[in-house]
Amino acid sequence: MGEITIRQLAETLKLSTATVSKALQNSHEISEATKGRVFELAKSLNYRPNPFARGLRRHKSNTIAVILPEIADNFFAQAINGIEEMARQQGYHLIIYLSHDSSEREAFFINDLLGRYVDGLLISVSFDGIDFTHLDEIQGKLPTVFFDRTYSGSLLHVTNNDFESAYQATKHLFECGCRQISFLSILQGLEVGNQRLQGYLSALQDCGLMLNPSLIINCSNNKDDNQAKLQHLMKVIKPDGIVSSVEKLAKLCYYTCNDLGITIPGDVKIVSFSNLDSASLLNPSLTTITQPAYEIGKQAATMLFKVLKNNNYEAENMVLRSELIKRQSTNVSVV
Amino acid sequence: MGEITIRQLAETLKLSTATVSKALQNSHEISEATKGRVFELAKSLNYRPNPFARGLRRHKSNTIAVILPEIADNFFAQAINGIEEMARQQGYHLIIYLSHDSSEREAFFINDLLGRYVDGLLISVSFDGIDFTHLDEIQGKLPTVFFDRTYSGSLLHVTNNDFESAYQATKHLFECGCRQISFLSILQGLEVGNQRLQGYLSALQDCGLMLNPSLIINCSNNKDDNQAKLQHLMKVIKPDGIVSSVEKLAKLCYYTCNDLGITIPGDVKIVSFSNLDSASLLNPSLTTITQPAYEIGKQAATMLFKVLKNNNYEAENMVLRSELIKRQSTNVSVV
DNA sequence: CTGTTAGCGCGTTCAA
DNA sequence: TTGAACGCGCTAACAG
Repeated sequence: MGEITIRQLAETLKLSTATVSKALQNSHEISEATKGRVFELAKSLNYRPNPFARGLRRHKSNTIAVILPEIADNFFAQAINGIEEMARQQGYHLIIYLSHDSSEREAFFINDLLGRYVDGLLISVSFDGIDFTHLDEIQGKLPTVFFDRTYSGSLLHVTNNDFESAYQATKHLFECGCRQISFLSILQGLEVGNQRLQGYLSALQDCGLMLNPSLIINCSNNKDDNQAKLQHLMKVIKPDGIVSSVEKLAKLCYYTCNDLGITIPGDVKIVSFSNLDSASLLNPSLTTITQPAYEIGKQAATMLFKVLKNNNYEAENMVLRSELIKRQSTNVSVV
Repeated sequence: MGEITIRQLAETLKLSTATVSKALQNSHEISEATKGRVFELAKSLNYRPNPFARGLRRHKSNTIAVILPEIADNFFAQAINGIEEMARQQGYHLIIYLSHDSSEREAFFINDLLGRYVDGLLISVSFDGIDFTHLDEIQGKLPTVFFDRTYSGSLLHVTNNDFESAYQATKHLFECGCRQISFLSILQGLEVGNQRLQGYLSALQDCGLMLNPSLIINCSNNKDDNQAKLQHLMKVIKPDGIVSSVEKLAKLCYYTCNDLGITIPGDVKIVSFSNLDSASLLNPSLTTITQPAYEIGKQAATMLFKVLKNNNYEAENMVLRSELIKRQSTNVSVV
């Protein structure tokens, strides 16, 4: 029936509910003999403790929440995979919220979470955030690990070597002969966006290239807006190389180049942060900085479970390495 | 603090907990004046009802579960988007489980769910299932809507016109001049797999083509295995057209053709069921049967909420239409 | 319209 | 080693 309670077990076994409860928790106060009887009956009746009653007593749900900007993005989808894997291993459930890059929604979800429904939170911050008070607030009240998209106030986080990756990508373009290298920026208010931009700037300097501000395109989440900016970039500024800080902007570049009859990598070479698994099937195949998304999710979850277990809140930062995979969009022929 | 209880509200307002509880639920038994006072205080203290206590009383969690084979697949990612949208609108939470196409895991999750933790379930059945008893079981005990991957015993489901789509795709290849059309089959035990196969077979017949059994490739979830089968297909059987019943097999075709120096669409034309949003950027761009994934998720969730609201279990089937988008992989030049 | 009481199922006293 | 009693916070039944 799935409706068996501790009381019922107790009655059929001629024991008190307290004894059964302790036995089920494998308490040392209970004799092996009774434990055996209890376990056996519980198993045979497929007893499942009522999670509400348990939560009410223990203030614990064995559930963690994940707040993501979006899910139809390979990075996040893979990250969830990693998170889910760990959660399952630890016997935790996973509640998912999609902020769609709205910090308003994010704040709404977080308020919800503060209703002590979940034991912990994994979050990749929404992009349009300027006001981080809800994030500041929750960190004090709920164990929270930030991954990929952290913010300046985050204590526990798992990130990438974004500075270095952007640096490498830019340098790679330079080595491929590019001298007018554009940077498609987004996530400007967040650490990850800033790191990538800084990496780009630093590489320009080391390559002895002058910074041309009009080569830095500040994109938003408005597709039409981005498209217009890219059109202008390609038609007027005409860079010979592009570093895209996000997958969807790279796709937009492809479309824009197609429209304008600009060839890749002939006229312009492109590198992008991306976890697209069909990157090598694109026309031309796309040179990517690929993040270890699954691993990031896994490590973030691991960090959270460690905190949940030890109840200690020491700030911790784990940095995983992304990989530059050279393909035809930067004129590197691949096997 | 997020720790305010109804009792505390009652004490400061000199009311009983029952009155406060009713007031918060906007019961008509309570005067507008008191309601006002209660709401005001509740809001100012940011009162949040304890979900455990509430669940314990009401046997309801305002949470639904989603069981999916995988998430790093555009179809499922988009479907979740649709589901999440509805859930949020209805004030429901979303718990996610990934079966990784293992019916064993699926059964484990379902057993978990039977612990009456969630109010309803949306599921897309795992592929390797032969034993559906856990699915039969849960339908009787928990409102369940199946989407895309249903099984023969499912009562409530949202699916596509798979037969027709596969038929159209096959006919499209025929009209492009293909006479040796191969079908990459998977999900054989499920309705969706069967429908697609039948559509293919029916089209062959209507086109006056003889059925050559060696053109039907039964794939599995083992990538190496599939690769070997495709290699054999392309080298020995040499079809001039392929209908792929799943996105990842189409990708594998692309890789295999690249390896073997077989050109698409010159030597072989390809159509695939796929929600890949970069299908048009592939080399060559891929002709797809694209499912309304977001809408499927949304409708499935809607159906579930309707059942939750009305408590009625009449079998219902909703069929949404997929779209055949012709591109270069079947030699159709696109703008 | 408001209050009293009881109990959802569990885990934790404290006493036996 | 076991059991009786209580309370987590909320809501439903019944009084007043």
